[in-house]
Amino acid sequence: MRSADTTAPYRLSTERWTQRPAPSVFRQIPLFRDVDDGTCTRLSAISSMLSFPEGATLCLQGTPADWLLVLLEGQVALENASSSGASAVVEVVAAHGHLMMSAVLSGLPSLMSARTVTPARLIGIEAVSLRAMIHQDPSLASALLRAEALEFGAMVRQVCELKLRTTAQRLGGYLLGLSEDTSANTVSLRLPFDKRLLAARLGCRQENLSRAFAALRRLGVETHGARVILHDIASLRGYSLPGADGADVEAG
Amino acid sequence: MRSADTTAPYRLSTERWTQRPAPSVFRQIPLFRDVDDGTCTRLSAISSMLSFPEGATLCLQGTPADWLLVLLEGQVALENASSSGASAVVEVVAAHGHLMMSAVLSGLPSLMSARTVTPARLIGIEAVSLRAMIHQDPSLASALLRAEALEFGAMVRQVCELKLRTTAQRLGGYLLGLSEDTSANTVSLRLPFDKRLLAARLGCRQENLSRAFAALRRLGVETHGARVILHDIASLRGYSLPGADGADVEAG
DNA sequence: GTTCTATATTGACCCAGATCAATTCAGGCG
DNA sequence: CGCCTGAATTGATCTGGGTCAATATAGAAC
Repeated sequence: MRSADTTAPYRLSTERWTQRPAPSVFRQIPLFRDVDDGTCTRLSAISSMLSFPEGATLCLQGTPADWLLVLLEGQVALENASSSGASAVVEVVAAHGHLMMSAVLSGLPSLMSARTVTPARLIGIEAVSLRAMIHQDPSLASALLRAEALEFGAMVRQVCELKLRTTAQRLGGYLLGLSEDTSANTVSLRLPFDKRLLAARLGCRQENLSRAFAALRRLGVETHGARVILHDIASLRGYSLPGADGADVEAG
Repeated sequence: MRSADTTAPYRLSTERWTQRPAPSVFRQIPLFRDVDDGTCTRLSAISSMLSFPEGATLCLQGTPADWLLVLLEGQVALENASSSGASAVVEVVAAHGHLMMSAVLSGLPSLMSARTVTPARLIGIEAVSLRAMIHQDPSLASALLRAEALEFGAMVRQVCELKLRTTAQRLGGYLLGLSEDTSANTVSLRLPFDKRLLAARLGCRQENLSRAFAALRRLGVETHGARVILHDIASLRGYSLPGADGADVEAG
């Protein structure tokens, strides 16, 4: 039951937001790792806990974002619809990630819709209050500046991949990113979501993703449904990240 | 004489930076439009005026950025080299734009090199001092947060274009962005740089850019070298931005 | 103006990726 | 266990874009 349209699009409404997250919860989130205790308390006061079913639309492209969302559980796809049918999946956010940051901080209408692809539990932080809070809380401002820089870097990396790497290479890079385990040369992992969604995220058709997986087979990539085993990370890395000079990791 | 390698890569060094920009200069820059007078003065104290010839490397990919650069005159290309020869041009910054913001704010090594494609005059703001200044200057923090959000939005838009539009469509969108004049249906403009650089920016080969221009000819796009005339903006928009729902403009 | 050179265009060809259609497969259910 | 349904794979074919090579053109120098 993975069809998005079984569930009517949810719109965030204040009434649903009753429970406030404990201040300590914020400290768990990478975004707020370095903020003060006082900041966490004040954040808590302008936040709410939310739960949504699969297929819920948390923010609609073209509308301003009223909340900065922090994902505690589940996955949310950020997609840009061209209104000519086709839509591009820009990112799939996993637990501990955040959504709608740039729209909240710029105050401009969001470029992307956010749609849950699994049931999701998240914290919503009121945009207006957050923007006001930034003005008197340097530690918060710094945290957000850093987070924005990282998000920007992720987009830059994606632009570069799209401009000069093939689908199979991008898939390889994505799988390597999923493993994160640099020590061993063999890693077993599970795709976090649909291959259809993965194809959209990588910027290709589902059929071509299949062919890309097939192409990676010769590089020690074994697939059984959503289960994937990378038998030769070294050569996969050589193929997917051509001449990535050591410092190919997280950067701004 | 447009070859980058006639000029040996410049490295920023403190000695070259003697003259400080007047505080009022900052107010001219969109980035700092809304900051306080005091902020401008303090910014001036940690900044320097610079000039560089064409082909100078202002920041090298993989190294931390020591300066936030604000471009006053000229153009700077931001490019990501795959070290396997190919390199992607992520953006070409024009006057009043800024460079290296995300690297400065994250403190991480830059993902892109910055190279002047014309002689350039710019303001350099010391990264370390700037980061310190943010902690006690909310108006500065807000300005930077907004600027980062806009940069992020530009990258998101580029990702979407690469994922679902053809080269000719992207070129059309780029030309429409250059004109900015929505009133008339005919606009004459001049390409701000090389077609080679434009091709790299759009993510295609030079040959294909030619073909894209040829394809746009039927849509009223006339070219004489760097001079371009858009005779039918309406239909060009219809072709390039398929179903872009009104709010296709600047967004976060 | 003429010449010269770097740049842009065009053509022929090939590969990556899209599309359409046909199976095959995985996993939930009876 | 076998059935059944949505998902994934595979194949055939077509288009967009890359590559290589041959012109043509624009601008600068003369």
